[in-house]
Amino acid sequence: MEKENTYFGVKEIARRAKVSIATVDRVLHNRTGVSEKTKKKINDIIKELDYQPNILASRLASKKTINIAVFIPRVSPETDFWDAPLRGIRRAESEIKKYGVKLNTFFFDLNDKESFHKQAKLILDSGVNGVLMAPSFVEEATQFVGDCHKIKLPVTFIDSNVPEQTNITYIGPHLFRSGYVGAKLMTYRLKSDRKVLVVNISTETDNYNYIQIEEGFRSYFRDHDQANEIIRIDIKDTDQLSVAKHLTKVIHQHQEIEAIFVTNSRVFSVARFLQENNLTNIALVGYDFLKENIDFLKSNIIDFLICHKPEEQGYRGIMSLYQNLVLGSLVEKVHFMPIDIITKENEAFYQN
Amino acid sequence: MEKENTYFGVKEIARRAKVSIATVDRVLHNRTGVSEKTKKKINDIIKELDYQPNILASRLASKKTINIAVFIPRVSPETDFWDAPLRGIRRAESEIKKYGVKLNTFFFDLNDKESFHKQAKLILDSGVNGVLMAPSFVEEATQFVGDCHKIKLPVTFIDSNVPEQTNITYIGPHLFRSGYVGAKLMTYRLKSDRKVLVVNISTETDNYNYIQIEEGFRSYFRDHDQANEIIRIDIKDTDQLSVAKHLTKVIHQHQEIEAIFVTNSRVFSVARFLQENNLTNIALVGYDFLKENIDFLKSNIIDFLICHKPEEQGYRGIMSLYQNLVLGSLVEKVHFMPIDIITKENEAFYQN
DNA sequence: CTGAAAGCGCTTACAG
DNA sequence: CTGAAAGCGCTTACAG
Repeated sequence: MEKENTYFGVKEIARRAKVSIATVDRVLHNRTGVSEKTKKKINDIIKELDYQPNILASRLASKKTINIAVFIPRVSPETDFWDAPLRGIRRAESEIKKYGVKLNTFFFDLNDKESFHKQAKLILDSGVNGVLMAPSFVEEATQFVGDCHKIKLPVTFIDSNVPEQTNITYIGPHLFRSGYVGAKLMTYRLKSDRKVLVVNISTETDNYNYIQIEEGFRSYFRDHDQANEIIRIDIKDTDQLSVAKHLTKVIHQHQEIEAIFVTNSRVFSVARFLQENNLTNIALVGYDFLKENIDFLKSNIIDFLICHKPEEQGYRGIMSLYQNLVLGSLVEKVHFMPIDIITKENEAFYQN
Repeated sequence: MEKENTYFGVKEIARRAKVSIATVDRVLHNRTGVSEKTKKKINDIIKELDYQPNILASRLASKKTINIAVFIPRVSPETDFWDAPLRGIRRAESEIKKYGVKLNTFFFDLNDKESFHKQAKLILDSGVNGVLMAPSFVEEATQFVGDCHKIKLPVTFIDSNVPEQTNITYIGPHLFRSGYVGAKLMTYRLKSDRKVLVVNISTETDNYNYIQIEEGFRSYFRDHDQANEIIRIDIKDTDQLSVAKHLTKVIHQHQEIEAIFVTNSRVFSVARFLQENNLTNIALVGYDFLKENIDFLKSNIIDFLICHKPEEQGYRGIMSLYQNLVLGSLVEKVHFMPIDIITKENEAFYQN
């Protein structure tokens, strides 16, 4: 039951180099104030012994805090989707703050790219040790990750991914598959000669999520030889009035629309429109476990909600950065979340 | 940059209870030799302060080793598939043995259920703190996991999963999807009026893997309205002679067989048969990055190999148990590995 | 039944 | 440029 003592620590290095462990520590951390000669001697011994620091001891002794930047959208009055990841983030924080981990939140406004830029700059100057972020603006996020990479700042994405990013960890849904599932759900209420409407409500309509989700959605129809025509509209102004206006128009143009798929959590505005206009015969599928969405699910306006455990994404995101930073342990490149299907029948038991 | 000292440790508990930290430690670990009175007093304070132990410090101070049982098939002369997970396991071991983690290997024989039983018993009596295993024998594994659960032994599965097991972690492929991918690859060389043969070479033909893989495989054909007839054979004796005999018979019966899918790494014996009988026009898809398989891939007998990074499965399996045991950190219930596609063209660059 | 002291492998002031 | 000493929050003999 005894620990084998085949491992050499700073003590042994110090003994061999005939210096104190403080000097060994200085060399280990590239601190100044060590003569080139002793530095070389110590480095040689470090190599010879293949010294591996004990990170547990290091963390315990260190007074330094590990700072993680949390870089996600601010909860807006329109949708409180981002509440859930934040809850998970806070839960992780409370579990690991005793190990000296501190979170700094940097919120940006989904309707304002400039706010993203500003916060990104703040993060780069803040001296944090890692970043948990939602790459809502693809181009901007890509550039930011590049900047982080230059100063060796590990980055973890949640909620959505960005194509061809190396050196990051992604925790979120397989977006394409998620859209595929959406289409599958859609077909439960779809007749073969009717049209399907894909609605994309977002300031950032070219967002990678939405493109991936829509491709998955369309792909299902192709794979299963569903001949339904798929129409799509982008709604850049996310307020209810704008949504109503766009929907009125498209439904007028295409009388045969029998089902609507909304690519994000704003499905409730479509639901509201359908309710107000008594268009309750149209099937509706969308995203996320928001209170408003659940209400429409209960009143049969929304047929299905898809959800990717946003709270757990936040929790895992922080934990994964913590493990990476503190324990130097394996970095998982991609962790796909489940694609959960929520209906009126099972919503009461859903775990975010 | 300073650590906030809002956390109470054993010292504070001892101060409040007016005892020494040794006594606090005794209570914390339910050790004997503490009067009921002081025990109660200390426990009350622990509750009041909502004391959370610092696991980093605990590990550092402890002389106790964490023992993990590695319960996987022995590498057989027939196939060295299990070499790869073992390599990953050893790599993980060398990374974490400095933190007092020790691995005990318990190999069983894939052709001998009794050997599984024997080793399972040994593990349960060995006092290990966690188990990494391959549930090759479904029923036996299920029972073993039940026994582990009783003594609160965490278990992680690699390579294949077992249905309806709670309280375990699974690290391996999405078997159904893997079969689906296999079918997709198959179709590249398949004409619509020909037959497909599914070959299952294993002592344990009712193994959950194979059933799932085959279901995924068949599912692809259904989803894509491929009308090809799918024939299947089980080969329980895994030697080359037996394989040749079975294949001769089935190919004689069904002249139109144009493609063969082997549900595990033993695809090389089918390849050997095809080569020896000059049946090289038959497409062949199977599993795993074994030297023999790669040779047949190079000589165009095997068209595709599917691989699920077995080495990484072993590595991750150990690391996940370590994190669970040492750090009490999040237990991930399922981690799906990638379904890698290996061809003659890319095999040289494959990372197991 | 209880406590004082040493120690795990590091880091951090502080002194020189 | 270098070292002695205290300390991180625990665990472990050992002594009484």
